[in-house]
Amino acid sequence: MSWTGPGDRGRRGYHHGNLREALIAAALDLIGQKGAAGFTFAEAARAAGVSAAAPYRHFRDRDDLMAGVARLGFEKLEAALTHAWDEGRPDALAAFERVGKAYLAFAREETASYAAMFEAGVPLDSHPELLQAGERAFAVLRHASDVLCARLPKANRPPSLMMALHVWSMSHGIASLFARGDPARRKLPMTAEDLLEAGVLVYLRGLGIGLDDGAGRAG
Amino acid sequence: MSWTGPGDRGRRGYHHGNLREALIAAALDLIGQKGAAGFTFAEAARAAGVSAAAPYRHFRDRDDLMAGVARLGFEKLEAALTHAWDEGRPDALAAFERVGKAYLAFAREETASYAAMFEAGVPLDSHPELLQAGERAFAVLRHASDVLCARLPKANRPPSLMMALHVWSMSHGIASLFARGDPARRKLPMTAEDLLEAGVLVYLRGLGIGLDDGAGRAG
DNA sequence: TGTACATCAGTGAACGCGCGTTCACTGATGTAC
DNA sequence: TGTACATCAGTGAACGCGCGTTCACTGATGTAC
Repeated sequence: MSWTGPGDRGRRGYHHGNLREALIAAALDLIGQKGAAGFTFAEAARAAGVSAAAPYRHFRDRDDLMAGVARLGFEKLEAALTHAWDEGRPDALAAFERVGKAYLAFAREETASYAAMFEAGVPLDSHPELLQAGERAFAVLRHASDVLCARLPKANRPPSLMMALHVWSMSHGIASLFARGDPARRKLPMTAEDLLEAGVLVYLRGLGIGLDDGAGRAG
Repeated sequence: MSWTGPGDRGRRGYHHGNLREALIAAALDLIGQKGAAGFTFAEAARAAGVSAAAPYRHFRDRDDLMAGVARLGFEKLEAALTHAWDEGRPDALAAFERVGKAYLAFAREETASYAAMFEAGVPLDSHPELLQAGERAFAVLRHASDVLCARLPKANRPPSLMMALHVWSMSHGIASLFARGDPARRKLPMTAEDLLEAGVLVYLRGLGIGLDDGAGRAG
């Protein structure tokens, strides 16, 4: 990895080359070590091997850098969920469960990104591009819900937006409370993944989407 | 309210009287204004009308004060949930839904407490009394789940701990994503309360607990 | 009831530190001709 | 191909500021006798 250092073509001396990316990577690293509260603009600059004034060429202030970190996080999350969904293969239900697990895996492995995205308190109204990145990630889940719902008879088909919101909420709740890497989390008598899988299955059964009704396995 | 000022018997000059509580209240106030990251030990002291050295008589450091704030928050949450449950009156299902709404109301109204409890990153292993306070609050939900489960026939009775964890996770997820007062939250096409109520009803139906099976309304 | 004393909970001055931010500057890069 | 120049992305010194923390201290309180 050369993110925090010079680019592939080597440090070019005076000009860093890709300082913006390096600062984001440095911030991510610091957040991972000390939490979202415990990183400073100056420290990120130092970690990127650059003077304290340099970041101002790329970010308005600390919040702006945090927003950059969060945005990248949403993009990574979107990619992870898309990959997990895998166009609904081999069947919609299995793929749906995989999406949930990918969410937990992201929270566990990309702790720093996750903190920047959900706990750093970046105001969404002053960073609209961040909101949009979040919505693109949500859209993956939304689409998966659509596919699952579409297989139910029209009469008792639930609104797929609601379903997506419920599943996102449960996933996010479990991730926040139990699946984080840091010591502020609670212990569970089971894995977070099992808890989520069971919860989603119960929820889907409540909607009328079960293992045996042909809706899931028909794909 | 005289929390941030002198006690009921008036400021006694040299001795504050209840500085510990005043510092917690001041911290709560500052967190409410600037978020969990944006308050300092010194500022809390100033807000409590006391020198910067005084807090050290009551708290080891900033984290210790934050833990005090969070602990008080869990105690308030426990009280709110207990009040909402109201011993399962008039029936368990209605009371259960009320508990969920009380959780959201708490997140919305006690934004500062909520942030200290869940987003400040206080390490639970160095503050066991905080963990315990959290567990006492959870126990209310746990008990409510017990009561609901007990009304199902033994054969298909779900584990009430699992049920409580699922409902807590969904409540917390919705609260974190949508029901907070600050501008970092997303907009919803419905109220957070409606979203949670619908989600819990679907979930309970998935467990076999419905409006019409006599389990809820039998109380 | 009065006095002496231990303890407690504050003061306020002092310190070093690192942060955020500005500023004139300068080295590197790209391009027009 | 060479030169002049505009632009870009850095430097590094400087500044004021507020924070965390320590220290000897002192005013208030409670209590033993």
